[in-house]
Amino acid sequence: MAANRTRSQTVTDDIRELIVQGELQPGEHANEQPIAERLGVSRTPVRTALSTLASEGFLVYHPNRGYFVRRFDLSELMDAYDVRATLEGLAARRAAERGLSEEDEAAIRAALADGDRILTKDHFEPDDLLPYRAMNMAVHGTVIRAAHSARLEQAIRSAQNMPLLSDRIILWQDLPILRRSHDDHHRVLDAILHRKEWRAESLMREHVYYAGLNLQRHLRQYCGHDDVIQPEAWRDVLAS
Amino acid sequence: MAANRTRSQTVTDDIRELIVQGELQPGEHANEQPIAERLGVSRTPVRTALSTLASEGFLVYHPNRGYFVRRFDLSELMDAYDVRATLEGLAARRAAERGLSEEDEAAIRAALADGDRILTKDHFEPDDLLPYRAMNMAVHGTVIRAAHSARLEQAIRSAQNMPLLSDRIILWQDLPILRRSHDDHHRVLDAILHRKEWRAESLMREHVYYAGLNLQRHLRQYCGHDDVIQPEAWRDVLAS
DNA sequence: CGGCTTATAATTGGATACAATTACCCTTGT
DNA sequence: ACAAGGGTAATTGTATCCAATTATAAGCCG
Repeated sequence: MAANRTRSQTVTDDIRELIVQGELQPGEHANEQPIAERLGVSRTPVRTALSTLASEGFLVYHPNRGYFVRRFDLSELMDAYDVRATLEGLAARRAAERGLSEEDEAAIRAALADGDRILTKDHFEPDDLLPYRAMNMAVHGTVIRAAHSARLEQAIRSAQNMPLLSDRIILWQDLPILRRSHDDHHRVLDAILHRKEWRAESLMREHVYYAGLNLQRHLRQYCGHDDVIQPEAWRDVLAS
Repeated sequence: MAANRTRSQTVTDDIRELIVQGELQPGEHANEQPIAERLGVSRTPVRTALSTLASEGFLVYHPNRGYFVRRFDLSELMDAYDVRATLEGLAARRAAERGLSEEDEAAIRAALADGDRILTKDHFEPDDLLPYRAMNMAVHGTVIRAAHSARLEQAIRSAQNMPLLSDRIILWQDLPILRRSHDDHHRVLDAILHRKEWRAESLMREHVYYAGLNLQRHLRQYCGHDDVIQPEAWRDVLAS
């Protein structure tokens, strides 16, 4: 099995990282030559990478002017979470319809136990952030995979694509919110296992939507009156 | 306002048309050189166009081997309709929440009247196909636009991207099915106008899903045992 | 005769060169 | 002082060239 990757694909990952990490800031013009020099390649793979990233939603393309890092405001953030919530709800429904494989069920149960262990502590420390994030991604990723729909997976991924956002966001300042959120995980799994499709769908949908609302509330204090999200807003939310 | 299009964008449209029209058949290898010669350009704009079309879902990319026209089977078709149904349901809900502008309401009412007029006839003739399709696209397009979410629009469009499919499909062989479908349009608009968000969402969702089921049933007779959809299946469904 | 190796052709990936368009700055006129 | 115009620099778009990889087919050995 050839895990064969071409150069421009690694360049794509590199530039995406530059965007997500904020080195290319929202609104900034992605100049091809400097990026090519920085990554030690010619403009050609950079161009195809920029094209790919534009299709992923990280960049916008202006003919004869190039690619610019997309900037988002709060309403677009909630837009994205709304779409994602609906699609993940569909994923939960289809997982409930098909049922979980043994491995998937085991994976989710292990993740839920991890989450329980982390959240029984009195304080949420920075060291808990990575394990919690891994747990969260395991739960959602497994449900999405259990839906057995490549198109649905792709739609969810593209709904999440956003500079500085991606799927690595954890709001860890507020322990009760995390507990409420993790309780949702338990209830979603329960609904899926008992084949309650409608309940699984609506629970998952509200769970993701709720996360979006909390993120919005958190980010609002960093926004100007135009609701454009400033890069520094992510500092205490992102885990590199 | 510069409606400035670059060359590779028109090349993208040309190649997309080749795919949708079936000149590049599903599974076929998109050879860069012949395409470039055929369109009278060099390989460079062709390459960027192929990359774009791959991101739209019309092609799949194999590193060091190039781009291939995606082939679909019936389960993937229903996958796509399922995702699209869910997303259009969300669009209907948001349209109901926000309410329709006067122009949007007028546009939909006009479209509904058109559909009524076409469907009161005893037979559906080929000449009715284009007006009906226009009516259908007007209803769905207006609802989607009324949701005021660029991300949702993009997600719906990408859920529809499929060689030989696109949004130009009308199953016109069966008049009762069309009547039932158009009746859905009336009920969806009614739910939106009366701000019944939940009802608008579920009605639209089932409406689109139902269309997918009918299309699937129609296409099944053209499929081999592997359920791969053959190009000739679209002949009496497509309106160029 | 069939499977494997190897040589050759075809095709893609990437670098470079050039053309076309746009952005920037300086000048100029009112 | 400031708006409009023009010219230069910077940047993108396309073509061409070469390298790297893969597909194809002939040859070889069992």
